[in-house]
Amino acid sequence: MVVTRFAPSPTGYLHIGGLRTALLSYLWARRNNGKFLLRIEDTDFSRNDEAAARAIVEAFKWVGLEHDGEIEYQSSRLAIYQEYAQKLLDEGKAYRCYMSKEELEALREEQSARKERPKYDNRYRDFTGTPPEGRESVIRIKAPLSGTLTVHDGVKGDVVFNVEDILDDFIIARADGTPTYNFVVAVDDALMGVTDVIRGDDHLSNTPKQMVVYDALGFPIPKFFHVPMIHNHEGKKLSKRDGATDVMMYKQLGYTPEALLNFLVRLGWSHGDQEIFSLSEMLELFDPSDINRSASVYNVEKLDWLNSHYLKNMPNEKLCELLEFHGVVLISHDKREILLDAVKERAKTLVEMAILIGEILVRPADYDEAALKKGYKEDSKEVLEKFCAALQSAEQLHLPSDYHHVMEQVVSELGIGFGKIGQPLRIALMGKLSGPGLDSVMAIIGVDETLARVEALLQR
RNA sequence: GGCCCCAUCAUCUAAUGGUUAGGAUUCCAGAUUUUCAUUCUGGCCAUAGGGGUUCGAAUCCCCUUGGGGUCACCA
Repeated sequence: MVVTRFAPSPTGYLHIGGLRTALLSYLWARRNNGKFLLRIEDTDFSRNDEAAARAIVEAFKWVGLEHDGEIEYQSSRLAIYQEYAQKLLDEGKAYRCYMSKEELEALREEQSARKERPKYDNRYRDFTGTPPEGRESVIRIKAPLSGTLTVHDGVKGDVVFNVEDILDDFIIARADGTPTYNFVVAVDDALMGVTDVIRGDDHLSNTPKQMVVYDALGFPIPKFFHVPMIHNHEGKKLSKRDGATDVMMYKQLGYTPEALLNFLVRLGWSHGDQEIFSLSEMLELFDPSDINRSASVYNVEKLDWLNSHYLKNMPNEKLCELLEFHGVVLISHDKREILLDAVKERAKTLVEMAILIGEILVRPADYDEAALKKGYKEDSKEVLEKFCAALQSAEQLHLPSDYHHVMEQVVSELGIGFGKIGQPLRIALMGKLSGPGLDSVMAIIGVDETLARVEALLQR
C-alpha cells in the first residue's frame, strides 16, 4: 500500500507551495488506494500549533483534499522519540556529548579559519570515562565516517553524496531532551508507515541524515520524490513578500479551488498538451515519477485564465452559492439565471463577478464624464424618449430577446444604427460605456427600473 | 565558500538520437459584438555558450556560464 504524508511546520497558514506538495502526495496516495496522512511538525514549542493545524485543515477543506486518520502532532509524541533515542544509546549507535555550545562555537570558528567545513570532531564518540561534572549533554548519532551515500530519488535520479562532505555525528536530542527535526522526521515517517515521501527539493540535502536514522533504527528507507521549488519572478523561493502565499487568500480573492489545484498540478508536471484537469483526471494521470526536475516560476496570468475558465463553465446554482461568500445574495432573485449568464463569461474572479453584478443591480450613482462626452450626443435625448415610449407600449417584457426586439423597433423607426441608441442607453443603465448586453441588463432589472434609470439620465 | 540540484519562447510546458522545435498563458493584429469582455482566426517569441560522441544532438558526455537550494542544540 502506498502511504504518503504532508508534514508542515506550523507557520499559521497553509502556504501555496505546501498545498502543491500536499496535492501531489494526496493524488499519489488516492490513485493507489493508499493513505494520505497529516502531521504537524511542532517540536518547537514556542509556536502556536493549534491555530496552524486549524488553518491547514480549513484550507484542505476548502480545496477538497482529505487526509486519512487523525492528525499527528509531534509535540505529543515526545515519549516515542525519547524511547528510540534511548534505544540507539543502548545499542551504542548514539552517544552523549558533553561539549558546551561555547566549545562547539569555538571549534567551528577554528575550522572556518582553516577554511574547513564546520563539523563536529567526534570527541565524545567513543568516550567511556566519567562525564564532566555539572555539564548538560546532547545525544548525537553515529554517522558513517567515510564512503558515499546515495539517495534514490524518483524525481532527481540517484544523487550521490560524499559522506565526508556533508555528514557528522549530528544531534538527535537537545540538552533539554527534545528531539531534533531530522531525527523525528525519520522516526515518524517510519512509524506511520510512510512509503512515499513527496516533498520540496529544499529537503534533498536533509535526506542523507534521515537515511542515517533509518539505518540505525533498522527501518526500511521509503521512496523519495523531491519536487522542485516554486519560484517568484526574481527566480527565488516563493515567500510571504511575494503577495498571496496563504491558500485562504485565494478564496478571499475570488479564485476557485478547481482553478488553484489545476494551476498547481501543472507546475512541474504535464500530460501532453492538456491544460485543464479535473481532480478525477489528475487522480487518473498523476505519477510523481513524471515530475520535472527544474523549478518553475509562479505566474498569476495562467491562474487567472484557469479561474475564468472554471467560472465560465460553472453551473449557475454553484456560482450563486460561491458568490454569497463575496456578499452577493441572489438566491431569491427571479432573474438570477439571466444575470449569471450575463456575467459569468466576463469575470476572472468571483470578486470581479460580484462587482459586475453590483453594477447591474444598483442604479448608477453618477455618470462617467468621458462616457457622456463620447456616447451622449445631441439627438440622444430624443432617441431615449422614443425608446421609453416603445417600452411602455410593449407587452410581455421578460427575456433579453423581448427587450432586444424593442430596441430593433426603435432603431428601424428612426432609421439609425444600433450605436445611436446603445451608447446613451448604456450610460443611463450602467453609468459607463462597458458592460454586459443591454437587453440582458434590462431583462434583469425590469421595465420599471429601466424607465427610471433612463428618466434619471434625462432629468440630470 | 563547501556540497547538492537545475538550464527549450517573457511564463507554464511538449518533443523513441531524425519534427518547418508543438501546445497553453501573456502580448499584438483582424473578425464577431450597440460597448467592454468572451469567442474565433492569425502573428511575435526558445533549445544559455563552447567542445566532443554520432551519418544525424534540444535530447548522450565534458567544460564554462548563469540560476536555485542547503550547510544549527530551526523546521
